Amino acid sequence: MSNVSDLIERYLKELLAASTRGMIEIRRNELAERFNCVPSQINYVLATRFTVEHGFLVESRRGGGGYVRIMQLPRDKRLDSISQLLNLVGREISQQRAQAIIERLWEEKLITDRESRMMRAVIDREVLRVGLPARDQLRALILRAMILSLLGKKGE
Amino acid sequence: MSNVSDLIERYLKELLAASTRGMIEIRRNELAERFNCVPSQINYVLATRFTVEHGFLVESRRGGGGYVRIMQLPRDKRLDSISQLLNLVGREISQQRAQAIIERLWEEKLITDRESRMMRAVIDREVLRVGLPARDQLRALILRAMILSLLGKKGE
DNA sequence: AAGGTGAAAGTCAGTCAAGGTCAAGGTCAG
DNA sequence: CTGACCTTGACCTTGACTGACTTTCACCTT
Repeated sequence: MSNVSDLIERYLKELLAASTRGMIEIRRNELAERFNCVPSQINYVLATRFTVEHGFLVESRRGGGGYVRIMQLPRDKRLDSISQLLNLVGREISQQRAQAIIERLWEEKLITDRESRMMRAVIDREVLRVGLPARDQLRALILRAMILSLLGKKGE
Repeated sequence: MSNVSDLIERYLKELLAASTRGMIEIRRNELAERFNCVPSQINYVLATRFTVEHGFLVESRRGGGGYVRIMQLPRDKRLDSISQLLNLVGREISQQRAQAIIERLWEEKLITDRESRMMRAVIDREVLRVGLPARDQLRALILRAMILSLLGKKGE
């Protein structure tokens, strides 16, 4: 765990944890300077680790006095949260996005460690051995079914 | 007993024995270099001697800063039971037989209620929407992956 | 106002550094 | 001689990181 992206991620999450309203504002160039990296690496970190699937919202503004604002989405009550996640799944979903959703379920304590491991195992492309347009659709069906099962309901 | 694969195997097992947590991390290329072999030979060794049946779990990551992590699974009777079930799954499996296996996992207290519900949800033919020879094979892959995931570690 | 200027942030395709796969061929005990 | 096991390398996928180029905006200047 020693690449720059991970360090930046950790730093931002610490800032967020320390902030009262779950919202921080940074300047991209400053951050880049602090970590001795190019500014666009900040974008990379934001794009890969602070997505909606992960439970974050990122806004920004260019031009003089620009900024990047990162908000942590409120982890609200179970059902809302679950149906929200269900929406994110859609009719097809990539492995990456599925992983992010599972991670979020875990972070919100909606699933256990073991359950998260099981879910991640199932949505793996090595397991879902079918061609590509079909695989993402299949993954969506499966993820959806697993999430629904958390509600104690039968498939869609 | 002096082919390269055996040497690599012995070396890795020594490392594992020396490690405190029964877990080591290596870099594939480095290892290959140390033994003057092509990197893919490492994969061969891992695939043939560090399987779940042998009591190991291997994880890895690609890309810059990648690694291969080898974990030794604690050897208890749960594992025997699990790998036995794993055998029952085979290369393809019907929904009925899959359900029976899940039930057995539950009866043996190897999975929780929720986990069992999740597993049953996923192996449902309504979820696995593909034609019939393929569906049973897919179900086998999925069930297998889920059962295997039960062996994982807490840490991450 | 209109328009220029410079300071932000955004984009995206590309490079590099891993590890993964597979099929073809080699070796060796029986 | 043969089947099981070993070894190899060409090709693939993934993930981190980079930089040239683009877009946007506050603030001047005329």
